[in-house]
Amino acid sequence: MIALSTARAATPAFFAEAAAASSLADGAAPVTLTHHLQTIQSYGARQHYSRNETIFNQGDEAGHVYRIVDGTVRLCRHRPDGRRYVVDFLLPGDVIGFVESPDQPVSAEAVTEVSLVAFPRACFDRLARDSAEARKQLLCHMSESLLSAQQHLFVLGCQKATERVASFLLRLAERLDVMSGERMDLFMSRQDIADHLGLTIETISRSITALRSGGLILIPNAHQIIIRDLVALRTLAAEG
Amino acid sequence: MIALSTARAATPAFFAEAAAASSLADGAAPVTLTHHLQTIQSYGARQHYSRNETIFNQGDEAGHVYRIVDGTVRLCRHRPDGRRYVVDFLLPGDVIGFVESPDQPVSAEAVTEVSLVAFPRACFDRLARDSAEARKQLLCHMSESLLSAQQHLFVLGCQKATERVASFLLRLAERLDVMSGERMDLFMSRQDIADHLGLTIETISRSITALRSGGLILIPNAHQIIIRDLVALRTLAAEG
DNA sequence: CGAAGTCTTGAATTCTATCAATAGGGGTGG
DNA sequence: CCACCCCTATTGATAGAATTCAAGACTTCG
Repeated sequence: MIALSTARAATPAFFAEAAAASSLADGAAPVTLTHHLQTIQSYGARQHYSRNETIFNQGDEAGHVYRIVDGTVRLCRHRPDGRRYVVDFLLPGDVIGFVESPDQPVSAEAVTEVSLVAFPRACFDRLARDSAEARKQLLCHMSESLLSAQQHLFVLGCQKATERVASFLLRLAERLDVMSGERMDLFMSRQDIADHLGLTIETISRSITALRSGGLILIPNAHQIIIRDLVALRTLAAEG
Repeated sequence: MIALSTARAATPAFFAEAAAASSLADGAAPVTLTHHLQTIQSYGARQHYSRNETIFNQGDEAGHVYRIVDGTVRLCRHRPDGRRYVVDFLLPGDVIGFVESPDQPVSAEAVTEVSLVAFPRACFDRLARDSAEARKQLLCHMSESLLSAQQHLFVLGCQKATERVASFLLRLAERLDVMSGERMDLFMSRQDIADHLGLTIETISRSITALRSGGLILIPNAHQIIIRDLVALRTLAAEG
């Protein structure tokens, strides 16, 4: 029942939007869902959460749409038996809960200090109702999410431990706009990464060590990495 | 960048839509994307494909939206090194390629004999532009796809081989509306299932054997199964 | 009826998880 | 400001699960 396709062209713009708050000035079309949300900025309530605080729980009524201003959020599914799956990490500029829905299908938790803007569902719906452009961006955004999920399905379905870690680091670097050779912060814990990649914390640790030993990355400290050999890393990840 | 939520209420209707061609008569609201497509049925071209025939390839221009009338389709990503990932299987009533996109992010291949209706992208877009209701259904449909993908991420990320197979069988039974005790056709090959669940063909075979040995299912033949102990199967799948 | 392809089953190998212990880092309180 | 403690990460050894390699059985189709 899946079926999809994607607005690939929208990807770069979406990734870049966190930085381009002023937007619209720099050439191409970085108009995204986030920009449309800014037109209703005044209706949004600024909220702050501290580390590991819950923003909303799976099953909660989905009364708001959130735009992350600062910090990192993890979306996860918790299970009765304690198992947890981290669906994705969200970064500044990302939007959560953008679909008509009676309740939240996942929980959202602050990985770091987080500040975000919460828009009442009604405002969001009104925006979508009144603006064809906003609607289009909403569809693009959902396509992005779907493509992203499918890409990750491939990672979980086909790749080995070290390949998964390589894919994870590459995607994170892309989203954070961190260049090869620059330090990249890993705000999430090894456990978070493990639950996102379907591995254990020990395997994550060993994979990272293996990448370091192979000279693909540098590790100034446990929560920063530097991509040293981008080509080799990409070959490993081999995103087909 | 994920973020999502879902129109859970839309699920049953969507699953049921394949059967409810006349629809709209039976009480609740089985109005879905498919029904809206039927309003532009006359613009669609009926097409037929035989087993293993390609409907479109990854990277092809996305010029059409397809509604499956009969048969089973697999969406997959092929990789240079031969690895393949089956994103999902599509059944009668399902819609493919419903998002603004320059090209197809996955390939679509006929698992069985397939007949479908192909709508020009422009017709589909016009429908979405002119009908608020159709737009809403489109969003619900995408939400469904996204939730489905996320559910599957959980399966690949957290579950063991036998649990994955149990989840797969349960979801298939639900979608095909096959009751416990009834025969269910498995149109796809073990290899298809393996590539969908991130396992090997041998492991699929062993898992199915294990489920049979445990009395959870019966296997009249290699391409049919009967769910014998629904509760135990659900416990195994443990979809949290 | 025979052949090709698919599925099942078995044995050995490989990868990851699990169990266990140590090391490192950050925060708190003295 | 430093020492201590707790939490997190790393590393090692072992066990377990799935893959791989290999062979045989069953279907299906010509």
